[in-house]
Amino acid sequence: MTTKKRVESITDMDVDFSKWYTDVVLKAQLAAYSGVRGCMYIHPYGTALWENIRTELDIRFRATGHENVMLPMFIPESLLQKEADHVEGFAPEVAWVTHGGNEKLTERLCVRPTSEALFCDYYKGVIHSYRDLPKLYNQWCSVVRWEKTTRPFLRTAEFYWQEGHTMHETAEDAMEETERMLNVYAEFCEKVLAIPVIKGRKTEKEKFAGAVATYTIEALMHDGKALQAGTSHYFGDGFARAFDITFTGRDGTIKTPHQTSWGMSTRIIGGIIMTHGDNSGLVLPPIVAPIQVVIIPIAQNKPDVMETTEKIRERLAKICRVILDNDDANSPGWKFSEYEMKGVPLRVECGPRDIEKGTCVVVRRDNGEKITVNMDCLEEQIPALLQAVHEGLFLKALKRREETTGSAASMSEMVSLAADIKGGLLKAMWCGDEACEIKLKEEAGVTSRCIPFEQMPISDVCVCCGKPAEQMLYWGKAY
RNA sequence: CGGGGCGUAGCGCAGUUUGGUAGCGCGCUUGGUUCGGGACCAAGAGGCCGCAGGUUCGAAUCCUGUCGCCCCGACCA
Repeated sequence: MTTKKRVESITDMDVDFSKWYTDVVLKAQLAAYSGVRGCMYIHPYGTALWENIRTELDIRFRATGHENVMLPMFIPESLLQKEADHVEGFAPEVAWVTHGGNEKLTERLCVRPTSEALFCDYYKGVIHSYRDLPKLYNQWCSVVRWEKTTRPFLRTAEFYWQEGHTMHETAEDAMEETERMLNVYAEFCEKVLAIPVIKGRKTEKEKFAGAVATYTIEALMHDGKALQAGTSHYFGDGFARAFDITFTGRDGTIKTPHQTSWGMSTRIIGGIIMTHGDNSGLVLPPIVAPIQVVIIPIAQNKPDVMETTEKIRERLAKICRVILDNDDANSPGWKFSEYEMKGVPLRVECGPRDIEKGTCVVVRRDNGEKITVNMDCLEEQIPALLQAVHEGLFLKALKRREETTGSAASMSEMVSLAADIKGGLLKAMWCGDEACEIKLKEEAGVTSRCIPFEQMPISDVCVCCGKPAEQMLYWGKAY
């Protein structure tokens, strides 16, 4: 008598969403905890996912005229302090380097939490004339923020990202850039990651430290919380003045350039997990999935099965990222679960029965559908099915967001709707007064997510104070 | 920063109340049989019980200190 082997399972997301999330990160082999609090070891699979995201974004950055640069990871304290709001916003979560070897530094160095100060210092030296503008630079790097509470990908002490920093001749140009990059992010999320997003502006309270205006794309997660998936900031000339950056204009007078910055981080991986994942694990959008198709041979002791699956692999390798798992240490059933956990969009099964009929079985990760495909049609069918998975994921996520978005006309309605943890986003009118924003946080536990570009007024008075209101905001609980 | 939980084999845990020299499951290695939803048999390797002190003939177990991790809050662009 033997005890049945216990399946290594993932906590059900309805039982404990946080545990589910952590299980997926660890068991899908994305990342592991390191010995340093809040810092991760990112496995090859997680790294490959980030690299694919990075490649897709980089293509879009270059297509809009941007160039990559690399700036130092250390910021002298005096440099960080040049812009008051900025330093005030970041000081509490900065890591400091105080020694070089055994010697104490004369000025301590901040490990970059973001690189506005460095870019400004850099731009000061390279911008002299209107002919030098615009400067459209981007940097891929990691930054450090000493967060008190950390979670893999969502909030880590060290995280990887890109930060675009641009300088423009006029405020209009800079505003245009801010919007352009927000649109790049939104298009990327929807077309590449299959994550529907809401574009809008942050309130004064929620905006970036030092910015004139912060724009955001907000996505809804499986547990009803919102995630800021990307941001784009308009700085005006505040930083440029603080750092004394000037150029000679077309009319020969000294002018100050206008600036933007925009970023997307490994946090988006958390967004992918919480948008598409299910109780069997990760579900990856096909365009960035490190493995798009896994081929699993059935009955590996049969030479014709091994030959056929290898031939399928060779054919598919020309059109997608494919692997053949012919490791005979694991059963087919084990492999099914394994690759479901890792979120591989398509699985191709091929065994003796298929070979007899000249077919194979393709299984979709997004909905579990099994499709019998003629062996000769793989080159047409696989790309079409990858596309179908992408669309399926996007529509499912969009439907869920629409079904869980509510609107509140009164404070009591706001409180009761917000109390439902699965409630998703809430639409409500706002007068523009920060006091109302604070009150909504205190009484309903929600923060303003964004002032959407697409306005749909639901009344003409503020949900909180009852005074006239023109703006409709999305409210919710946020990551 | 407040509340809670946990550090024993790679992972998950038992053993701690009542001190006696470490065990289970999974995984791993080797050989064989299997293979259409986490297969099975056999043999094997693997641990200064988080760290530092103390009590004791003897400490995973008792005492003191310390470090770290996880969860929930608060905080956070």
